[in-house]
Amino acid sequence: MSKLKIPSLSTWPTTLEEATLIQTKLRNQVITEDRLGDIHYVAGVDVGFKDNYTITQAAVAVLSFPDLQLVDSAITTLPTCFPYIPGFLSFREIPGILQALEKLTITPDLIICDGQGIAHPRRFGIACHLGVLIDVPTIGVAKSILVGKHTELPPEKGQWVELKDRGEIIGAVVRSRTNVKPLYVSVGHRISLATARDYVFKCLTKYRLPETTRLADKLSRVIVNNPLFEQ
DNA sequence: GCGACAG
DNA sequence: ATCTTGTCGC
Repeated sequence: MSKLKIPSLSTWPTTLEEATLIQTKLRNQVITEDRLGDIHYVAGVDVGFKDNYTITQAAVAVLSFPDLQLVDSAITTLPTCFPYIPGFLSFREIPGILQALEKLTITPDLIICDGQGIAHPRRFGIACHLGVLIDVPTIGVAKSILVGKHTELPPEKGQWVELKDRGEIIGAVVRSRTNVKPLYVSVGHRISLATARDYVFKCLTKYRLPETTRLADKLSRVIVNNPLFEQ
């Protein structure tokens, strides 16, 4: 087993009121400065759904860094416990992600999440929530915007511009491939925006998405039985 | 009140 | 997120 300390979710919100309280309380624990050590393993996490969204399948892919080779992975299945509501994605996806992380053998030094970090209406997207819960550096990499605006982004791979909201720089709009829709990178926990951007670029190969999320996404779609004795 | 709205 | 085949372009 890995050295990750996975908290028990005996209590999980049911209403938006409870969820909002949790977000506004935990947002103060987010660290937006670099508090990471050497990065040897980077993980990607993602979730998919089955049976008309009633079943959540979460997956984690751990890659060696910087060579980006798959060295560990985990898939888990569980009942979906929260609806998708913009601004509250973490309450739908984190239970499964934690369950998948528990099954890892290798401890990731950095986790890249599918969704926003600080680039959130209350500055507490899924990457922040996961990072604070397990106290691991996290980065949010989303495929579309939740909040914020930005100037035009040049079409060449490597270009980026700031994502701003209410006078704050909340993330970076990144061109991960020439002539392809950009990625929205934001701080999750224990990392600065510049460093987060840096790691996202280092995790890119020839596709729009970082290898971490590509592999996690692939695993979240794998068809598996759900033998209870394995979870 | 009218849109916008991660996955 | 998910439903879905071939097809256009680098």
